[in-house]
Amino acid sequence: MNMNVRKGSLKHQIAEEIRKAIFRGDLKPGEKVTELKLSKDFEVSRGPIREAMQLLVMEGLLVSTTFKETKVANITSEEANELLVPIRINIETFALKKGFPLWGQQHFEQFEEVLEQMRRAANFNDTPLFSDLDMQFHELIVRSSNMYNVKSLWDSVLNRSRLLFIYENDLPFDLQKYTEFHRTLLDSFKTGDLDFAIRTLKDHIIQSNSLNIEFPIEGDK
Amino acid sequence: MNMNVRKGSLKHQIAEEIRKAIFRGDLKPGEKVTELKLSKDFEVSRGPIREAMQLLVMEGLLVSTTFKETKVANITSEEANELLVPIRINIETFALKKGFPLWGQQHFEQFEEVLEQMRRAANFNDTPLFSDLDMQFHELIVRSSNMYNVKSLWDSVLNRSRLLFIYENDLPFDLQKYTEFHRTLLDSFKTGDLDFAIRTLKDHIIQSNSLNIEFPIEGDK
DNA sequence: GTCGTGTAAAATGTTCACAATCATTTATGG
DNA sequence: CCATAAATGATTGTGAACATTTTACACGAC
Repeated sequence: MNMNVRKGSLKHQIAEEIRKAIFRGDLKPGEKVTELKLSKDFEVSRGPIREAMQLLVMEGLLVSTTFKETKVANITSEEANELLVPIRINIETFALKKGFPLWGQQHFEQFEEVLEQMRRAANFNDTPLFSDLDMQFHELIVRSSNMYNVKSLWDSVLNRSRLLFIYENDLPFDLQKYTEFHRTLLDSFKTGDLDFAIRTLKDHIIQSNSLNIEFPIEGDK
Repeated sequence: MNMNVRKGSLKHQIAEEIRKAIFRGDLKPGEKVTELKLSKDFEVSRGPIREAMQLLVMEGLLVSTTFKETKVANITSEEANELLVPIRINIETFALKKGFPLWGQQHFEQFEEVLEQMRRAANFNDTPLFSDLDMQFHELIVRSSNMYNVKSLWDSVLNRSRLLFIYENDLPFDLQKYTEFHRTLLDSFKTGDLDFAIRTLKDHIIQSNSLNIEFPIEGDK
């Protein structure tokens, strides 16, 4: 187990590593995952591995069948666009409503910091990193609500959504454009107008999620 | 471990028992739950208990602090009404859209069966049982979509919602009225008009969830 | 050649033993 | 008597062995 930082328990560290492996594409949707292999890879016993895997099952990143097997999950663009995106909008606008009035100088600096890193990642065309930063940006909104259920549900929804973006790492994402989207969003926050911020956030999420659909998707009507 | 039926692995059976204990009010929100006590109660080792508890943590029914303690979760009516209800509507209407066209005679019979049991539970004024049947009714909608993510997310959202109803078991719930709500909903399904069914479902969820709010809630504007 | 059966191997489920951590109590010094 | 530190107990985290279930494959019957 060669993890530089020690944050939280083993199962959380391992769960995070597996998440990364999935989003990097090292583990592909449908691929079988066994406890033994992971426990050898990470050099820890099966206990924490099992619990980490169970976390990911609940998050929707793995699918398991009792006594049979556990595989990396898959998601259809139908589920992502018609189910997950609307839920994401619910959660994030709710969080925005609750957190917005409390934001101060410090909070806006955190947004700017993430945005700056996005700009750098965009220049290096580092899509995986950019994807993480995108998530961090929205996490700042979600966490500001200070409500456990909000964060917990959001994690689950967002991780599932991200499954859709795995294979497309080599597609020509326009990261500059994505960065601009976040710039616009942050500017709307800075006006101090909550209703305007909410409308912009909705548009932003819809825009961001339809960016990678420039061609007709199978099964769409 | 005195469980009559053997369905699934121990952790799932135990998780279900703990869920019931919470919704029955045997375990109250804020109450501390330890692995050792549960493992003695259920007469199994701590392994499956840990995993069952982790399931419930992800569902939002328990809250755990690393190396410290695990307690039964709590929820505010604010979160329930402004966050969970809208998400529930998203999920169930999506499921309805996907499943509705496939429903046949058999599916409607299942609805009728649950409805009949609700009538009986209402006559006996058995609120906990009624609550279970309410869930079963909506689960029929959710499952008919045949999508894993839908069921998984819905479970999580619904369990959290139900936390709000625990203390109020002794309040005068009008179970007859609830039964009628479901009758009306089922009738709307039987018209075969999807849009009408969706509208009725939305109203039904809103109605059902505001029934127990007959007085102004703190913090509401 | 195909089907079924039985056995071995692999994977998961369960248990128990031990380590690490936190909260509380108990000494100990001022 | 109070404050601080060491010791204790309770609880959770981790590792390793055992039990159960599934899967794969070889073997033999038809």
